[in-house]
Amino acid sequence: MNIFQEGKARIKKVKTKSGELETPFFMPDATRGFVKSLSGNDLEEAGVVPMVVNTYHLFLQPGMDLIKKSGDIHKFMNWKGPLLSDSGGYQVFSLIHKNPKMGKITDDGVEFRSPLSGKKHYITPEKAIQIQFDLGVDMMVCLDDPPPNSDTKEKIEAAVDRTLAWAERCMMEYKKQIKERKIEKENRPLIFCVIQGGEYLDLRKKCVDGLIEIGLSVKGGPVMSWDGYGFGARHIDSEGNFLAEVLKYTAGLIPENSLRFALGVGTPEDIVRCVEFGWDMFDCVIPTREARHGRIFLWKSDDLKGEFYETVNISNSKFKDDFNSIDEKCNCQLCKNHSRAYLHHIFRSGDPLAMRLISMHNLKFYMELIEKIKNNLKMSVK
RNA sequence: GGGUCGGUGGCAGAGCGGUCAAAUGCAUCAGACUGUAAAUCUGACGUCUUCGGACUUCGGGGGUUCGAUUCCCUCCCGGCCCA
Repeated sequence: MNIFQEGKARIKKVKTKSGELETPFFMPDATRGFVKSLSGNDLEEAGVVPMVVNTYHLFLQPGMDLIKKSGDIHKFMNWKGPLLSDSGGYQVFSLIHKNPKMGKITDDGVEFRSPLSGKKHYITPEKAIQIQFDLGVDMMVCLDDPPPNSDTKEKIEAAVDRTLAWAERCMMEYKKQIKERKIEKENRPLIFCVIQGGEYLDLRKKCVDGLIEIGLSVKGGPVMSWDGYGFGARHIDSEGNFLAEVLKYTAGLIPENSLRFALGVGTPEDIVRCVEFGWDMFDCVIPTREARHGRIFLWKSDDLKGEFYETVNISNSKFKDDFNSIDEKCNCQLCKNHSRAYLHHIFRSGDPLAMRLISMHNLKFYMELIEKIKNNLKMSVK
């Protein structure tokens, strides 16, 4: 009676310099070095352990000089748990894809204008890796070329080729940095490559094959291959449908002993499905962004089948005089202390407290989701 | 008492002869959000509708005009100034 009986779901230990993790795990997005509206204590209270920060955002603001001055990103944020930095490729590329005037992509690297200052910057695969070493994160990601899924197959294949070329340069730079910085084996950050290929299975395969080859061919240093492989580009089509087939197929191509990171996934049901396909790691803005927009995640049933959860928008007028708890069974600050009517009032008054309380609740929901997934997995092992 | 400016949709506030059911903002009612340019964005917001339109509106009443929220008269109400 568990949902992972037939799948490739797994529990796997992951050692990082900031502690051991167990897959599957979910990382909230602390893009700019903080999860919007939440303090470190809030995050701990919600059960958060690892988080994702973004190279691109931190590089632009507050800038690497400042972060280095503070020590590293852990010290700057005062977060002891493992941190993964995303390369920023996704951000720079979506910036340029939305407005070509914002930058230029060449085989060497990406030139872009800071949307904050208008200042020009230039990032190469090597530089992306150097910055991530400077950040002092536990897990880092190669600079990749993520085209929109709507691009032609030719363009997506070109992006695969560039992603491969850049992955090789990233791996070489990674090994160089380990050596130069004299980083010991147990302290080295894990390195992830990214798989592109859009909705095309053959391109996904080409990309994974190429990445495996790169992992084996770049010599030197303590690591023989990639620690993990990320699923790049959006994992939903233009209609918002989950690309289950592509996710399933791609997971199957990744070596068993490597981590599988489904970047940007996703809704609770998408995470469950991805775990079933063999994906180990997730990050997504949904629980926090939607919290700031008033949406609350609520459990409907304990198993993870069918519609096991629902969402509610606290701004809806039907909650105006609903004095019930948000969720009777939940022991987060919000559910323990406040009624729907009160939260509705805070939210409608526009106070950030509402965003904070809902963000904490939603993150706790996501953490519970992971726990439930693990319980299911452990049951299936028995 | 005299003068003067004004009364527009839930509120604020444009419009000053036709393209006005009436800009814009707020409020209201929904929806979206997936490696965070997102405390953001989209839609609805007089009534009815077979979604093509139809009907009643811009303080009240009366005029001018083919046609008035827009011009004139009058009444009511409010602000300011002078007595």
